[in-house]
Amino acid sequence: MSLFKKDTPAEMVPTKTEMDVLQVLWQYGPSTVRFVHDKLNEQKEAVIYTSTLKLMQVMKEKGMLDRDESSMKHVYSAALQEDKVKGNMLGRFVDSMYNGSPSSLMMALLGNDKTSAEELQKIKDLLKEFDGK
Amino acid sequence: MSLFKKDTPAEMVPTKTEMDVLQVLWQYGPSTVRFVHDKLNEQKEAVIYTSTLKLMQVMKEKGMLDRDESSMKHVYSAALQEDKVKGNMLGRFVDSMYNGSPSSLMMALLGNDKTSAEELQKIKDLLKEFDGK
DNA sequence: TGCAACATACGTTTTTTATCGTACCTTTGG
DNA sequence: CCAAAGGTACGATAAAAAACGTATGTTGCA
Repeated sequence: MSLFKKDTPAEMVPTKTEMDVLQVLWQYGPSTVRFVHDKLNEQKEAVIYTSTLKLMQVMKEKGMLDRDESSMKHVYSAALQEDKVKGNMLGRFVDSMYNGSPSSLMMALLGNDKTSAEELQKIKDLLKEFDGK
Repeated sequence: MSLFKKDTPAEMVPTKTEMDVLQVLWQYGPSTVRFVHDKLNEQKEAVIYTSTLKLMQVMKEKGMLDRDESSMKHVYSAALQEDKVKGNMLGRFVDSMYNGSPSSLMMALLGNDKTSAEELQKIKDLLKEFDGK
């Protein structure tokens, strides 16, 4: 194992709360702890500020986040690519829940209440487009 | 909260290892600890028998499993419906990873290495069929 | 100037998940 | 009969994830 890198970032599997932090950073770009904290607490039951701070510090240690300390208000950014991480998570999800069969997942998706008619249409369009290639 | 039920089973969120146990029970039906344990250890790195036993006992406490104690070799079965649980998990996954948008997930799925041409065809067929309704 | 507001640092604690070891019960073959 | 094989019970521990509290540094403005 290298002395300089702790792990291959792409292979990292964020925990639930870590994922929440990453989502904010991916969506809004580099942000302060305060910003992320506030975003998170808009939804979910509130958590103390220092908890979010600590979480993000630990994530930095793990190499999940980068930190710009030039200003007092440290600015954190995601060190992992959104599509890489999500693709990875999706693969794991499909493997463990649908025997590695994406079409099974699809079927579940179509049967899921959460899938609105509108979403369904989008999916069809997507596939049609994909078909052309 | 009711005195008789700990929770609404459908809303339960199994952990990773709990999911593994459930998968075996769903696939093979009511089984002994020994059977589940062996199935699990065919894959994955081995774990001690009593660990699996304990896990399943805890799951029973949580209401995830039912147990038939009439014989000495207790027979466990899943107390949760496979499609309910997986649908629930899928919903959570879509929410937390794809902003609740199934079509986004679809797109990721199509771009995923794991999705073979064969799987792709299945998906298309599925959608075609679904279209008719 | 000096205090209130707001940052970070970091050890600590709590909670949940995962795993194990030991004690003890039941069945069965020799 | 009784020991070995294989079962359950259950407390304990380890490991991972989540959440806090206290100390302390910085800034700006009354």
